[in-house]
Amino acid sequence: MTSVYDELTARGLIGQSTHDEAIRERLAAGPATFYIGFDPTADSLHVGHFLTIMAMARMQRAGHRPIALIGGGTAMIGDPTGKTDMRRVMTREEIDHNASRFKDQLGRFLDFGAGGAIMVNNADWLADLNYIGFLREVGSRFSVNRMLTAECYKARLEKGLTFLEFNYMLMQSYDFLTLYRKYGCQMQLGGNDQWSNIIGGIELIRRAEGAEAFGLTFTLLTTSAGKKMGKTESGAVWLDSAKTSPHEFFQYWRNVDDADVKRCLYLLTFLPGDDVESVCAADINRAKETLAYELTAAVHSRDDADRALAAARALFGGGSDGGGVPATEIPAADYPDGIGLIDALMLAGLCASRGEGRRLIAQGGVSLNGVKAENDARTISPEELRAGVMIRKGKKIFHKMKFA
RNA sequence: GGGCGGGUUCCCGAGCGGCCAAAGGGAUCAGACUGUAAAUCUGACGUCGACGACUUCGAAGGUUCGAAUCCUUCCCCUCCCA
Repeated sequence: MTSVYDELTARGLIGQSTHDEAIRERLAAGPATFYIGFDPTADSLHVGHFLTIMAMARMQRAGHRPIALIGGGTAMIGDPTGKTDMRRVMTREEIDHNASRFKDQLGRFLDFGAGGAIMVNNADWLADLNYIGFLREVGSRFSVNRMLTAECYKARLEKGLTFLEFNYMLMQSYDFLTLYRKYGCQMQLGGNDQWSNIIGGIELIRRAEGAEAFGLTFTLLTTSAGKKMGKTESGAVWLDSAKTSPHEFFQYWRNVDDADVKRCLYLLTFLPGDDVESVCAADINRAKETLAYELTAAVHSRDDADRALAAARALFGGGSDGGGVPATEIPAADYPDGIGLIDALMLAGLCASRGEGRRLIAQGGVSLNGVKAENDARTISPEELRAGVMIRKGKKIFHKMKFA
C-alpha cells in the first residue's frame, strides 16, 4: 500500500510542503498528529473547506490523528489573508454559535471516537491570554521585518492593515505551539493561502522548543479558469442542508465545467484513481453525475444522493416529477383564486423583484409543467395548486409549488 | 494635528448644474446554439399598479425653476508632512 503522502500527491492535493522528504518519512514511520484550523466566520462549513476535510479524512484513514481546531479565538481577530478589506468584527455569541455548528458538521467526516480525532477550540487558550506574557514569549520571537515581506500581507500593505489583523499570524503560530506542547502535534495542514501562517508556527516551535515541525498545504479548489469553486451567484455552496439543499448541492456539481470534473473527482472523492480515469474517459456527462452523486452522498447521505439523482434524471430526461426538488407550500385559504405567476416566482425565491419576474417571463424564461408562460398575467389556478405545479426558471432551475 | 485626493447603482469605473436611473467593462439573469459543459451571438440588468411614477450617486442641511454635479457641517478612506 502506498503512503498517504504519495496518495495525496498523486491526487493533486498537495500545494506546498515545508519538508518533502522528512514529511514522507514521518508519515511512513507511524501515526502522526496533525491539525487544521477552521475559523468559524459563518454558521456552516462550505465547499471550500471540503477539500481540506477530505484530506483530513484520508490522513485519518491512514492511521494518523487529526486535530480539528475551531478558531473561536482567532475568529475574533480575523485572518487578513486574501482579504482586501478588513472584515466585520464578529461578536462572541456569533462565533460560539458558528463553532458549535462546525463541530456537528465535522463529525460527519471524521471519527471523533476514543483515540480518534480531537476537536479543540483555540478560544480556550487565546481568550484569556495575558498581553505582556504573550508579547514576551511569542512576540519576541517574531521579526516584523520578516512578517512584512510575507505574501499574505502584501495586498493589505497597500490598502491598509490594522494592528489587530497583523497579529493574526502570531495567534495562529501560538496555536501550533500550544498543540505541539499539549498533543505533540508536529504538523499543520491548511489551504494554500495558509502558507505564511503555518511557517510562522513552525518557526515559533523551533525557536521556543528547539523542535522540528512540519507544514503542508493543499491546493485551492479552483476551476480551470482559476476561479475559486464553491461560489454561486447566490453565495457559497454550503455543507449544511438547511442552507444549500441536497438537490442544489447535487446540481452544483452536476454542472461543473468539463475541464474540472477529473480534478474534482481526484480532490474530493475517495474514488480510486483508475476509476476516475476510466469514468472520465468514457463519458464526461456520466462522470459529472458520479461526481455529484458521490459528493452528495458524502456530505448529506446516500438517500439524499439517490433522491437528487433520481430528480435530476427525471427532470432533465424529459419526465416531470422529481422528489427532492425545492418546493414551496402555500396555505389554500390564503389563495382561494389561485396565485399570480409573478407572486409565485417571488414566493419561490426565483426572482428578487416583481420587475425581474416580469422580465423573466417576457424573455421566455419561465414555464409551468413544461409549458412556457406566455405573459405575466397568467395565474396559477387552485386546481393546479392542489395537484402541484412544477415551475421552471431558465434551463436548470426547478421549483414545485402546491397547496399545503 | 496639517495638507492633497477621494467616497457613484453587485464590483471596477465615467459623469462634475438640466439631454442622468446615470457611459463603459466585469459579474449576473434570460434567449439562440448545445451535452444540465465550454465558446459564441442576442436581450435584460434601481423599484412599482410601468410609453408614466417613485427612490438612488458617503450622511445631514442649504443655494437654485432644476443638484450625483455648487455651498456648509459631519463621517469614512488613500497619500504626503508631523
